[in-house]
Amino acid sequence: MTMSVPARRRRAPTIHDVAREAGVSRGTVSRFLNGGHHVSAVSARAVEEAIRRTGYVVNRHARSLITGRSGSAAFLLTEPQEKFFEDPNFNVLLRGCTQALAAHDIPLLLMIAGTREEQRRLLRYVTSGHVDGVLLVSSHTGDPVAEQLVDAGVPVVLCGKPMGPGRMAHVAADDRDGARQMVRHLVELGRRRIGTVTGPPDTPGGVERLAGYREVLAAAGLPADDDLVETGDYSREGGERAAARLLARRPDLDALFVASDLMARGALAALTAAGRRVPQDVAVGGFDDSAAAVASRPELTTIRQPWDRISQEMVRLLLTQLSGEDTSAVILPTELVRRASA
Amino acid sequence: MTMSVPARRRRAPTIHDVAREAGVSRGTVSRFLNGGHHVSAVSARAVEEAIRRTGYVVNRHARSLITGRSGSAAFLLTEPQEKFFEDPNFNVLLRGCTQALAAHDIPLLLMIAGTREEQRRLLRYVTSGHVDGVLLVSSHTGDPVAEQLVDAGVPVVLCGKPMGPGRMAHVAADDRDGARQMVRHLVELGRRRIGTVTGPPDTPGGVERLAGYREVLAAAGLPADDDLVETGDYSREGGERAAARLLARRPDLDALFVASDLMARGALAALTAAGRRVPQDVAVGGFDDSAAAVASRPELTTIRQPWDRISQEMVRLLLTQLSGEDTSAVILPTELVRRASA
DNA sequence: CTGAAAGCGCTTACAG
DNA sequence: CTGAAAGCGCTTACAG
Repeated sequence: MTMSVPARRRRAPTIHDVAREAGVSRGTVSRFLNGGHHVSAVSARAVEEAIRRTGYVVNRHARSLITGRSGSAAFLLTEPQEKFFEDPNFNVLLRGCTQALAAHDIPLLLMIAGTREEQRRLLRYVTSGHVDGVLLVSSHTGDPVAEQLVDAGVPVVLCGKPMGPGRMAHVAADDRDGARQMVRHLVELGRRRIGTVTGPPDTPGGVERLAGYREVLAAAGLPADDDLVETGDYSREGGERAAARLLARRPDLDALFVASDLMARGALAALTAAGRRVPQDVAVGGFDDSAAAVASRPELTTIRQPWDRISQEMVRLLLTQLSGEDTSAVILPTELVRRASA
Repeated sequence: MTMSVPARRRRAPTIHDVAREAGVSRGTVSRFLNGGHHVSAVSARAVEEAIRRTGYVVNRHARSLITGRSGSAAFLLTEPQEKFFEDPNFNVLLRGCTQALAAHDIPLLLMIAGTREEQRRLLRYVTSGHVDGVLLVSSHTGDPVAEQLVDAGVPVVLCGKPMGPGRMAHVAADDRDGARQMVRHLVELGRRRIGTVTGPPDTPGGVERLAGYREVLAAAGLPADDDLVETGDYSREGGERAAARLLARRPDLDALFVASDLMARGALAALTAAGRRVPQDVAVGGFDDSAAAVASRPELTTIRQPWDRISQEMVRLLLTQLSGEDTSAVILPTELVRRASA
């Protein structure tokens, strides 16, 4: 079936071949390649032709050696791989970042470094110049990797608010206000005994969403007893267990604010198992507006995180840093999405 | 909190600095770096010291420019991202390959190219030398990307048997024999009306596992009517729908061989919804022995794919190709794992 | 075992 | 606008 011998790469054409073919100098070819400034229309056309005829592709190693740039960026996850696979938000974020960078012709490498050993390798890899910058995603912050990268002079943009000291470039949704919107909605529904399943206390989402919940209850003059609060781990199972504990302690609950859609699905299972109807007996609000929200039965009322804009802003901040400027932070608004569960 | 000004990268130390510091030539330093052959113990020690003192790290762009090697490999997925996230097998495979390559100090880049546009970019990226070889995963074969990479002279190893013509290096589990083992098991359980949910007909698993099923039924003298066969798409939902159709058509089914664990979980849901008990009324066998198998209720009897060995072999074949040798294929045995569902 | 030298393919001031 | 030239940091025969 194979018609021709596969074209084993012989000597690949270089800029020199193109120059000879086009009848110009290598300098001119290079200038054409790098934006075409100071190249006459005639030369440009000749070079263009020559590139096509020779099948020339730039040797990125040679280019990188001079420019000190690799021309690519990393999407780094400093969590165990499972996390990544389970959470639908990562999916959306990764796709968004890939597309935003593609518009600048910068490929995005996905790197996962959950273990210490992987993180050591990663650091070596990045600092040895394979990548110009890093988009870092990890829910648990105070992440040592972030610090180490920044210390090594690598441009880094975080997804989510950093919890440690020091200012790091980051993009995040307004967690606290999102929580406020949701709990306010539950209150307006007439609910009075509103529990919450939070994220881990060492994550910004865990802290901020709980704070927003408390603010609204206080403002509404509703009880915010500690036994209305349970901690989850952003996993579906964790949400189910947390909701079950809550329900055992407070069978009189009439609403539940769950700090992620995935956990909310778990909570739904716990409620169903306990014979509660949603939303009639217990109204349930999630957070994220991820794929999990619409896959759920009933569909989840939730808080939309603007993932598209988050990824766009992350890329923008990274590019800014690459061009040598200092960057700061961007906080994006969240929005209540009403569906069936509350 | 920050004690010192972050060490902004000034001029990084080069091999030249190390040579001067160690009192040897750059050639000697380079030889030390590349295996230490033809370097006296004394020189070696001096270089070692100098490297530590200067904090030297090799500039990989310069090295790559000469060797023509990037020193890294890609784990490429030519499917929509969702696929990747849903299927627990990918997770295991990715981790296995990463570790096997790490032992050779080769970082693995995860690249996802589901759309045509992404595949174009990818091809440019890989052929421009960013990566020395590709581990390619895609269930639907006859994948044009694989052919294109091979044509461009890029070392490629496939996971799974290629369906197209031409010989491509690949590693796969023995799908057909796995199916035989499972169906034989169902027959030995005394089941006589055994249905199957297959994978897509354009995937090797879809074809081979169905073939194994048919072989055993024929050998056992059992009916293998077409109405006992439904096609799934390897997703949980697909499995659920397929099983429901099967059940509607053949309410007398007493066993079901489902070509993936994920689909088997869907099938379980369909059976439960139809009021069937598993395994009493209908015995269910899966395929993969993925995380889904033990997460399921009841736990799935299934066919174990040796993912660890598969990833090890994929890496071995890739390294072989990188060293210039031709490679062929490796087929690994599968194994029946008995749990509760059959 | 080791140094001097050539060269990998490209970019970028520097003169014109 | 354009060419000649220097140089990025490394590896690798080639002589010794």
